[in-house]
Amino acid sequence: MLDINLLRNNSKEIQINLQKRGFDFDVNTFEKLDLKRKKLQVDTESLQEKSNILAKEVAQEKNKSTKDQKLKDAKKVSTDLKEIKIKLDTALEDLNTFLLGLPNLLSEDVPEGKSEENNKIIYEKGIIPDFSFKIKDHQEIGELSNGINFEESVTIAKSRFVVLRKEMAKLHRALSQYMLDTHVKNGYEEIYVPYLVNKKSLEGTGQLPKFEEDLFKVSDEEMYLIPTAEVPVSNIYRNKILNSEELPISYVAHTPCFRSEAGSYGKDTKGIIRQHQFDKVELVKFVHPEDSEAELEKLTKDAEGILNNLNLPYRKIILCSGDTGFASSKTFDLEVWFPSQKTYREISSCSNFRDFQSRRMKIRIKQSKENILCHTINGSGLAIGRTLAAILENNQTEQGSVIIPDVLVDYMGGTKELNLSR
RNA sequence: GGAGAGGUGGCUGAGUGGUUGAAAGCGCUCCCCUGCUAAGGGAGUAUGUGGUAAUCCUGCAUCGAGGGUUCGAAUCCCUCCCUCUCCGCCA
Repeated sequence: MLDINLLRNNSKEIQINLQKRGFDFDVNTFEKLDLKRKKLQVDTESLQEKSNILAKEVAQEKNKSTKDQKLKDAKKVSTDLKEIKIKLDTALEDLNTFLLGLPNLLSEDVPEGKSEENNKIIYEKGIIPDFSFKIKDHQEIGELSNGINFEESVTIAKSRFVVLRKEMAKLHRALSQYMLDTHVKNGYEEIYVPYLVNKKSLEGTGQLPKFEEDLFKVSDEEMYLIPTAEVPVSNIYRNKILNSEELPISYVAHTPCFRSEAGSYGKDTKGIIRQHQFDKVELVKFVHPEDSEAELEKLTKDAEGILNNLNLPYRKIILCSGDTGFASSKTFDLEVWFPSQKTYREISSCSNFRDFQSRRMKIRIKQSKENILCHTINGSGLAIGRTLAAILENNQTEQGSVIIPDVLVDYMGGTKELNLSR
């Protein structure tokens, strides 16, 4: 959510900023809604004041006939108040709905562009493997030893789910353990959170009310499966006031993520790149506004560290205005090389939300004069399934084996190479 | 799931219809005093949102959440959520 005072006083600049996303901020509608709200609010409150005064006078009045008169007046005011309150509630709700639909303002340094084609590469790292044999994609490699199985998952659930077996299940586990351990060493606190969340939490981080179709809802309960750990972890401090000495607060959580992937029919149908359920290790920070830019760089570096240590070739990009997510002011994506696709694919998305989420969640920092909103930052460190797939593809050998990255060998019980021929 | 008891400010805790946004204590901040320390005295100390561009000033709201009764609700009624105790069930 954006600062309403900014909307009132700098509507033109906001319109220009949001235009870069391709979002049309309708100043006229906003001003109408706000004006309506203002009139009703002022009227309601002055009527309420009148009612409060009368109520006190009724209590103190000794004279019977004046008391009766005041009681009569008070009753009238009370009835009027009820009516106008209903109108005010509607006006407030309309305004709020409008505000919740506005995306975050973009940082100055976000490059302009319409779609992902205009994202800017910051740098590429690692060596793209040069295979002298016909390579397999990760699904084919996984199926060599029935380590990745899609038939069973369809039986159990439906498409876009997967069953991992034996060494693949173990590698999957090893990755999450390794990532968690590494981030904890880098100063993040490990945290375990609910995988089902309420509406308010999703509204807090920005998934609701706009993107309900991307979520899995648990019927009967007003609960949703989390699309990312960002939701439960960020909402830990909803409605809380933090002390500035305890900042920055850094958390790392490993959770499954559930996404309906509405509108992505036909995309990435092969392999485990796009699933309804996938695991992710997520980094979340609560920081002082002054530090958020630097903290985003740090968090991105921490995510990159995993790719470096796994020796996976990747690149860092900054998303252009049209591709930056609804709640984000600036996003770096880390993309890992997929030899079978001869392209880089997103494996981490690191964003600075500035005060957009904390305004929705009401997360403040205690200050001597006036409390201020904190800034939130998060990013994947990393998506487990895609990391697994990238290792399989980049580390495959002609013999049909996969070399385990050094840092994972201990986590794999000493195994240095997966021999997958049956 | 059944029976009972509760949810009040940073914390403890009073308050069962009318200057109670809320006593008291603790904590915290500032000041005074005491040559250090300990103790003592005084003042202050919630959040949100309006009227304002803003200090000041001031209105309104908030005693788990949402409704209702009433001129007036922390206090009465209803629904929901949560916590605790006992029983049942379960990993």
